[in-house]
Amino acid sequence: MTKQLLLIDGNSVAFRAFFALHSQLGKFTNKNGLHTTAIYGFNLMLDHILKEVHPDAALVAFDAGKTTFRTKMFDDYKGGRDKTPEELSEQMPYLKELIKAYGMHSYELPNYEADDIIGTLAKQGGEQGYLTTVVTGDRDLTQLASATTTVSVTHKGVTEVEHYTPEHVSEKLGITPSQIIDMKGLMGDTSDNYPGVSKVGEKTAIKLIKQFDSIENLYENLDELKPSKMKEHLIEDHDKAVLSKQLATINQEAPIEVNVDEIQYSGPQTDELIKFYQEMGFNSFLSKMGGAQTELDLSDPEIKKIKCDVLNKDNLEKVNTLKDNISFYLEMPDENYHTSTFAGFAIGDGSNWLVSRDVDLLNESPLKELLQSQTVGKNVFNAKAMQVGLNRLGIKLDKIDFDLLLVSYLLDTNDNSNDLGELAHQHDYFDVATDETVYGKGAKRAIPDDDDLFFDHIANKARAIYSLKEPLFKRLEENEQTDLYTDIELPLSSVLAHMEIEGVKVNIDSLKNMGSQLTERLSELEQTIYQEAGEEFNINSPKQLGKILFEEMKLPVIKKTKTGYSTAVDVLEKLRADAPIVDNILTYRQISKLQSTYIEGLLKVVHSDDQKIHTRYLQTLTQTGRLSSVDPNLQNIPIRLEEGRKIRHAFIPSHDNWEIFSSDYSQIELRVLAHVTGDHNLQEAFIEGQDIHASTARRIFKLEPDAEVDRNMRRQAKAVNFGIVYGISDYGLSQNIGISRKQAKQFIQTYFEEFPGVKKYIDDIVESAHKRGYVETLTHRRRYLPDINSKNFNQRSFAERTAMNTPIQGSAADIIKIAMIQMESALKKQGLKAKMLLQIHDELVFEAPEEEIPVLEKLVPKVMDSAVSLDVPLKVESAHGKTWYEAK
DNA sequence: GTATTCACG
DNA sequence: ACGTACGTGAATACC
Repeated sequence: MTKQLLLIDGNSVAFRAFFALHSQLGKFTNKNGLHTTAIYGFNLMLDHILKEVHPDAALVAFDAGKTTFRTKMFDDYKGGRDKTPEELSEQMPYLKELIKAYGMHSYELPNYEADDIIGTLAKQGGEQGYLTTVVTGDRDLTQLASATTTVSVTHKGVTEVEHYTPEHVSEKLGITPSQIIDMKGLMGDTSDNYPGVSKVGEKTAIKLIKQFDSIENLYENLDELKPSKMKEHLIEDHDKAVLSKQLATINQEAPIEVNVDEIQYSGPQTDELIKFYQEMGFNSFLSKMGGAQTELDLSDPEIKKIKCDVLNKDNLEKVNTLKDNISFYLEMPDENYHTSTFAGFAIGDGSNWLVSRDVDLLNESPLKELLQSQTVGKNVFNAKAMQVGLNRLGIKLDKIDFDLLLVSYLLDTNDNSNDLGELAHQHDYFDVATDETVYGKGAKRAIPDDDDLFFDHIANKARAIYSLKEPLFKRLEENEQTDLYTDIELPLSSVLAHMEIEGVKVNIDSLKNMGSQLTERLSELEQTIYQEAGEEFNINSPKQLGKILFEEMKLPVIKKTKTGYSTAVDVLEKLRADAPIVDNILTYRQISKLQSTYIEGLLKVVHSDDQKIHTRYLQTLTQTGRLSSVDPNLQNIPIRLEEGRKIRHAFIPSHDNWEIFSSDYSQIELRVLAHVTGDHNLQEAFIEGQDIHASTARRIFKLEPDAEVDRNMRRQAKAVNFGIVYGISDYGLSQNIGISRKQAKQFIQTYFEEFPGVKKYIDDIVESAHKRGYVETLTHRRRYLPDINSKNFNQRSFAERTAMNTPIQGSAADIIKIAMIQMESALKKQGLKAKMLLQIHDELVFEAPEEEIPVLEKLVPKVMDSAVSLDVPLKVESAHGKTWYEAK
């Protein structure tokens, strides 16, 4: 066997690991508050690489300090770099401990960089018959690739590596490893801050090196190049090119004081490693070590056996032995808990677990009393589902303490699975399986007949809820999110449960009437379109439609999708003038959307027993804290176009002589923006009660404070206001209002001059997101942004826009949630019959007896206004009528 | 299951 | 030069 040498670029890998896990920075700390992202990531990388390479010798090289022989050659080498974040540098001493526990040597050498140590050792190794693997995050080290050296460059995170052999280098770049320094010499390096030849980037550099082999040869044969700007730059920057090549060249003759014989590797020192993991709080690595002894066991770790008793009518007194702090789980196999069957339940207190398939037992004493008790705390998974499910059995679940689903969502909106098992695993709790492994998936999914299997699974679920309560509550506290959970999300789950259970009444006949009218119009339009096209085709198929429009009728192609021509509205709008068929297609689309989604879709979900629609609000889905609505979605019922708006005629009160009453926040997101930015001018506009879009128009068009604003200016200003909330880009704004990018850029610049507070806020929030990896709303709702430090421009830009938008959209969501909770208790306190039915992001819809309408007109706006106190007033507008349509 | 389109805030 | 507006859900076609 050939001997193996492993050389790791310590700084570079630690840096990569740090930024790869940057979005998790808040979550990766040990008990002393030390950040552990880089250490954790480095450990992942080590484990990964040691699976591939079994080294006989290993060393991790570090940079010794800022000054090296390169800074002597060029003062500004690596100048202008941001200081290493404190959160990373504090990890370095511990990283070296980890390396030591792994049984590896660390080494650094004054005046030299880690690269040079690695280069020198790789060369030595090669001479002594070693095969060398270099691990780094820096692609420049690929110059070391050779017959005996492979350079593994970490890719996305730290465990994905790309192996550079000489063949791979030439495949990727078209040049040999030794020519990389020539390439770097010509193109320079912005991160190391050396210049190269101006206007020469990677592409040009490679072209030149392919032609001339090296910088030296290039300059000897410059005559071969035709006169060009590039040639002038080459002549002009000759010295820079030569210097940059020197800087890029790794020194393989560094005066290191170690040699390969002294860095022999014989595996990790288990005891020290365990101690280290304990200190760092790396439980997952610890548990892996336990498994490492029995290496052959690749199956799922055995779930710790649970002992549970099966309940029946005759042994219900067992429930009396349960103590406070109860975990309860009701299994509803269908997603829709309004209609799902009940498969069984589990209940327990941490030591005793009781299970049954017979949910009627829940209505028996003492189980029912326990569930309805206002003093015995219950822990669940999905409080809202439990409340709705139990309500169907005639039980009012009370005193919920802990909701595993809700708390997990608040801790990290990114991993919001609806499966208890999956979620538990994410929290490093493994004594419960996922539903998929026990119930199967797709058509095969079913509750098992085998009692042992089923009872164990649901008892495990109840136990998982119990076990995760303390650690997750602790993390809420660390994130300052306890109030958000206790005062907002948990009470809200009950409010939402009540709204869902109440449901909204639908006039089925009215829907059906509209449906038949639409059917008629559709068939007329269909005939016209077929005539205009000269053939029959499926108008709903973008593929077939594209063929007709762009191939047969030869209309100009405006936009393409991945799979063919785009036929989206904005494209068709532009083709309107070219052919009458386009207009008809647009109308057809609009009508058929109404027909299929709203008429047929809604009719499908009306409950036959009460002629009502019971939507489900998803409380743990969105990344911003908003709700979403499914089965059906009642948050996107048409309103903008009159034809669609008519659908709202079908939403009616559930009693005679009642009305629909609706209140919405006016401009809530812009008001939140004014509050969080503290921008004086924006705040002033709201405090003075101005038309905000007109006011913005006066500022960005530099009009007098009392000047008239024409419709077009107001429209453009409105788009700018929206743009600011969305995390503006000149391109997005230009597309939205059909102006050039340059004009859009000018608008944005003027906006920022006029609203400097907004500008500062945006800069600050983006910077803070880069640093902390997450952003927060008014109530400390948190959203992690894993891509905020991505190298990919698109991903990073998207994350930056999200960083601006989420605190705004999310705080608005916080506010209406608070209002909803206060609203429900206000209705109750005042003894009103009015019911809150729907929430549409900034709007609340109620039904109420006619005589209560005057009360609501005062009460609802009052509660909504005063939900929070901001530096600008909130404004609420109300309307009411016989149907939702008339409540406008 | 993925892509496209379109309804809402 | 890159190539984007923020957050959702449902219907349909097509693989």
